Amino acid sequence: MDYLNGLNEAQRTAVTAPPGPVLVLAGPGSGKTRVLTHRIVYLIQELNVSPWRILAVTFTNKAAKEMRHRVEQMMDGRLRGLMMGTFHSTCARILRRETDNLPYYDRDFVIFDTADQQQVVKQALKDLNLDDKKFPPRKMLNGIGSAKNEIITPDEYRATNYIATITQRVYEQYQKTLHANNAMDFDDLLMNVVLLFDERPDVLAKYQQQYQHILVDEFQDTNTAQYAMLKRLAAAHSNILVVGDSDQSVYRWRGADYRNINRFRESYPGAQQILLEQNYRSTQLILDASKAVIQHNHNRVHKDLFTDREGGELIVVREAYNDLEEADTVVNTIQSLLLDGHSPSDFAVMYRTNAQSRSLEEAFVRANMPYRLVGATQFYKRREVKDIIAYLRLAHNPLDSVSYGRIVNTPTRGIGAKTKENLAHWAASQGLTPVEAHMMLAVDPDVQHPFRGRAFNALSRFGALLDAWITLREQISVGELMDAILEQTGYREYIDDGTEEGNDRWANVMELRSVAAEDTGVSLSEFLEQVALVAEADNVDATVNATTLLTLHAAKGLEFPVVFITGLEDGILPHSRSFDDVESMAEERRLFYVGMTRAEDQLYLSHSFRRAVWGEPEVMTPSRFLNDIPFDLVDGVGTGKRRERTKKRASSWNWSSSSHAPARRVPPPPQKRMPTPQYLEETAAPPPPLTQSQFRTGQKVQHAKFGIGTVIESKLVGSDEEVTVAFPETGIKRLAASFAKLEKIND
DNA sequence: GGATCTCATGTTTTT
DNA sequence: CATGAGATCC
Repeated sequence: MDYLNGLNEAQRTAVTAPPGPVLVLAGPGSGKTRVLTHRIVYLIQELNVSPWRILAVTFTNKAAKEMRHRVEQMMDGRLRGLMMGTFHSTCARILRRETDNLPYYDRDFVIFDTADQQQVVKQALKDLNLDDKKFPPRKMLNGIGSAKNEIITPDEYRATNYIATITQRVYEQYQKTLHANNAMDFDDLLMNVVLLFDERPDVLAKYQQQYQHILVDEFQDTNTAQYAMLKRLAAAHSNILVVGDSDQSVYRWRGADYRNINRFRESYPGAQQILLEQNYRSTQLILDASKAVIQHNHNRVHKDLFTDREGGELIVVREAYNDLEEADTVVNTIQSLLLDGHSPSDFAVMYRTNAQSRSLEEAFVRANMPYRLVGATQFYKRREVKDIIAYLRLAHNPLDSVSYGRIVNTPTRGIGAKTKENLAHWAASQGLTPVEAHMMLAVDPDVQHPFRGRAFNALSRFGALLDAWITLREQISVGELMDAILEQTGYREYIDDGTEEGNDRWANVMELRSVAAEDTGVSLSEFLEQVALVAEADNVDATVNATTLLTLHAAKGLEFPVVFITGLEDGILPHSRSFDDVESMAEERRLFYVGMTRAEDQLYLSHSFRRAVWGEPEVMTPSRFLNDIPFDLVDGVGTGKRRERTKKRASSWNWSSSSHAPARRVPPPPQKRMPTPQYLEETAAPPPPLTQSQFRTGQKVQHAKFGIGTVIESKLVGSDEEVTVAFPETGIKRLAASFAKLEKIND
């Protein structure tokens, strides 16, 4: 049988497990995608299950697409109705179909992203007369989001402290606003499905009947709401197979809880449990190193990963002077590996935070090397793209006040703050929405209104445009509607000002236009939904022959022959926000583990001696995780030795001729004056405040005790100068210039 | 009404 | 350092 081809025993057991609850614990690279695809084929071919009776939930749209593709290949495409997608897209589809059974929503509801949510919270705070300084929208949204993840409605929200009482009020108002906008946020998609199922047993029964078999990928990253949804759907038949690995759980901050794996065991005591331990991706050496790292986490299900790929290249650990040098080292390494016959797409460079991509990008550009950046300033978050989507959204759902607020005067068309406010007032007094008010001014010559002259012209002109688009949206394609909007608003003239940036922005608009052109049959509603639910990792285009730059989070589920993980420093990986919480720290470790286990053949780890986290560069400590990799698996020297070498290099750093010399602004920027300490005022003649530092970065200096060293940085503090010097023997010292008696040395 | 500037503010990861 | 809000100027 086709579906058993090339499977090992554990995989076969999983694929052919009898219907019922199945828990597959799958280590990295153990072929879980294979299990899922073969299982689907098995269900269809062997158990005669109709494709439309299967629901498969994946973590990204890309994973869903790939899986569908593989299944199609194995089955010659008899797949009509197979439901495959992310939790969010699955929920959106169910809700879209059930709008008749939903209070507050109709078929045209839109999905609000994080930025939209921010706007809604701000509005809610305003409505409640609350100060957004005292109650930061971000914090409020956190509270609201966690409530929704736990399926707690505003009514059920129990406040246990003062902030929470505020959060409760904001949450309530926030939901009202969303309802008025015919909009849901990401968390609503999940919560509303569960609420619907609970309120309408008949609706639930319908879906239980339809989805006789449920498969879930990346189960360790489900949250309470997602698990609740699965449980309800599976309640009738318990035909649910979940695949997960608690060691790869990295979305706790988003409400994911790997303990759902334990809950699954409790919910289905008879569940068959299958352990996939054979790894088909990495060398034994990479596996051993990864295992050594993850072993430091407690309360794990022990897995004994093994592979046929004995031995393997040693892991290379390097320290760079700073992030620039680190990036250059990565690029240089890639260049030399290219000479050995590698192709650019064999490599991936990973990092903890998006901000770190910058120096890497620059290094690739300098070296003229192809790269592809996943995420960062994501395409759909760009201003111009959001503008155009806002126009489309408003045409689709005129109740969307966030989109309205975004584009009512973008490009500027003479509707300023004052006019906007007047219109809102008038609209409210007439019982109209702002969009309706605009349209009324445009189409009804007899309407009574308080506007005159310029304001009236601007308002009604915009009303005429809105009216036209709303009519057009049913008649023409998304692309054509976009063309009409672009032309009638003069968007190009507005955004493309002839500068390079303007060019780029217009190019992004055109990119969006081509997305709309790709699938012509797509309705406006479908288009907007697709656009709202794209994931970071969805944009990893494997067809381009370029090196991939991505965050560790975005790397989950991917694999590459050669992997670089950069920024292995305490404060970066593990991230500084994780230090005071054991669980967060454990998650940072898992993140590192995920990164390491992406590598097939070679793994390069690097950290920088100095890094500017924000503003001024600081001396960094190598990541604690590096110490957990057994010595004999590493090429090169241990952490201590490495640091010593860097110190030496720091002191002999060739500042003047190196392109890496930090740009020194001339004249030096004005320094903040620190309040003069009391004891200084008592001395007779305080030295005149310094206006310029005496020591430059790179300057060689002589110290009485420490010998010769190199200035790393120097800043003015009060009336003194604080000089940081690297001494080859002693290390880094921070010295006050007035005490240290440093002598400048010319070499 | 709109553009431009300054200042402050706060930064993980993303459906 | 990058974005956003508020003030100021045109």
